[in-house]
Amino acid sequence: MDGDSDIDSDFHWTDDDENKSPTNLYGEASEAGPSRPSLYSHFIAMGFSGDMVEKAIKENGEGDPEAILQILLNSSDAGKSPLRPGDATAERPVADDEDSSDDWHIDDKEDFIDDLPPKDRKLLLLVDMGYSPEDAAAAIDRCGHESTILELADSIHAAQIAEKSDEMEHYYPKPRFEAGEGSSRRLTTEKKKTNEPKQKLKKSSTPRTRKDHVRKPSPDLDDAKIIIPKPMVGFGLPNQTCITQRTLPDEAIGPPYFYYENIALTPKGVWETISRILYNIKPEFVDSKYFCAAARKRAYIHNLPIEGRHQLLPIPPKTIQEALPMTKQWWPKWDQRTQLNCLHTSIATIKITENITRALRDSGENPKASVRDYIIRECRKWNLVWIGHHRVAPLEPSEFEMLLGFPINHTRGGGTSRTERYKSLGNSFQVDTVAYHLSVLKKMFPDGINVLSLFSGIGGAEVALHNLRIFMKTVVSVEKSEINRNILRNFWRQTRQKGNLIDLEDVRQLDGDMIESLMKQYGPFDLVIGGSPCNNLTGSNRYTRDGLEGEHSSLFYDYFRVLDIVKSLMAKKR
DNA sequence: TTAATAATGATTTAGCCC
DNA sequence: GGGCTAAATCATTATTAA
Repeated sequence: MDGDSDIDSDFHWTDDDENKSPTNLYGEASEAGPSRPSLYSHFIAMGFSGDMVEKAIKENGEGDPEAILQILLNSSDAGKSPLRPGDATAERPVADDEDSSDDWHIDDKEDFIDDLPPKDRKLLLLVDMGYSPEDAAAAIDRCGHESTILELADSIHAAQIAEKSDEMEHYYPKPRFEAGEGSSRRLTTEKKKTNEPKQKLKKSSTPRTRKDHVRKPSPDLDDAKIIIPKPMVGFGLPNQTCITQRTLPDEAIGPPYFYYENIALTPKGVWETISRILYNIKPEFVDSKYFCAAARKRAYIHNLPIEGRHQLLPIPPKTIQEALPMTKQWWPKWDQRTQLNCLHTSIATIKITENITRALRDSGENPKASVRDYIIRECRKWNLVWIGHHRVAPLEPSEFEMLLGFPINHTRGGGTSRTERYKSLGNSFQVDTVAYHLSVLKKMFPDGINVLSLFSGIGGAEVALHNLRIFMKTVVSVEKSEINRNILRNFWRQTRQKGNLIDLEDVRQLDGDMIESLMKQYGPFDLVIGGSPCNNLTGSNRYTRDGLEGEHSSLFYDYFRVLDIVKSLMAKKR
């Protein structure tokens, strides 16, 4: 579409995913950190030793995961390894402290991990990311306990590479996951993706339902459980601040400032893991219903100051009737909603709204309680609004834009379909909410900021900064969807931005060398901002709610990886 | 080929009663 | 604390229409 930018051409990456060669998997993308699920890390995550997995893959090739699993299970010491917390078959071992290779240990320590000295915490974090305790300890000894996680991980790689010249060793193990996130499911997913015919889900043989995998709550996690505050107002709302000061862990303090977002209502334990990895900062839980007329329950982990925040003007309406005044005349008294629920990526079908119209027509002017309950449930579920006599309808894309704080028609044009607009908008920030948090940057950076924007989507962060009148000197934006990249670039043009917009496609290609090169060219990053994919976390997902290790949501680890690289490079500069 | 449509539950928490 | 109900939830897939 645009193909206009000289800058872009310097950063053109080949796609994609499914057809990546082993060289790409284990070579290019490996140097700087976790890249993507591999067979190797998959079986490591299941608890098998690296040597066993390597041997099994060598024997069998990579084509048949099931055969590899069989070899692993049949091998002599298979019985003890693949037990992980949360596996349906796993029994919790009792007092088995001396077996340091056992996954249970991390969970045992979670309740006092905060109190550990940095060295021990780093050790645990590395083990939590999938490295063996021996490798992690050796790396800390080599590099010193002041080193960043990235440097330690690199050191482990170097040692591994030195030890074995095999290319397979160049991988960066996918981080391991917390209790309850069983790995047997991942095989099911992969198999479905690669081999299964499409109609598989319809068949009764192996339909993929949540019953395939039952999560077992971990008592250890409960100890360290993050409680979502009620009301969900974060550190405070405009004009009613609750907290103005907080103490951040030393290693969390910038530069750069960073801001990470994801849904608040995840499967159990997810925010505990995210928080632990993002330098033990406690999430700020905020429902955007306090900023606009639609709910949006999100958590934000950031190291920004929280004093002196201000909100964007004009202040958006907070009720449906104010935001969508045309609906008022049709709104029945018995529908007592004043705010909308969360805006999703898809909307109600015509059939749903027509069923409501029919039910109302059949029951006269005063529908009985059962009919009203049915209609209210559907309206809440699908965010329907009243657009006529006995008529409800889903919101229009432009109404999504308005409620989320974007300029009207932000996602319109450029060949973007209505369906795509809903998807992109449903996945986005609520601009006013994010802007409120970012507003503290305005006084700190009067000359503007350099932004590294990961998972940019339609540019919620950029719109927020623009509306705050914070000049964006350079934005390096990483976004997989071409549609979204075009939307952001159109915004950049429409608003006549003077700064540079560099858009990249794949966060996994953003390695240390590239980040260093970008920083050399444009200067250090002042803000690393992004919300990684939530689709494996959200309750709306009936098929692949796989948790933080899901195909898309595991990109959180790439957010951390990139952030840690930036932190490390900037620390060196100082 | 692309876009719109229809069909597809589980997880988690809160509140209530006992 | 256990059992029940209600409510909310940045989705995915197959099919059909354009």
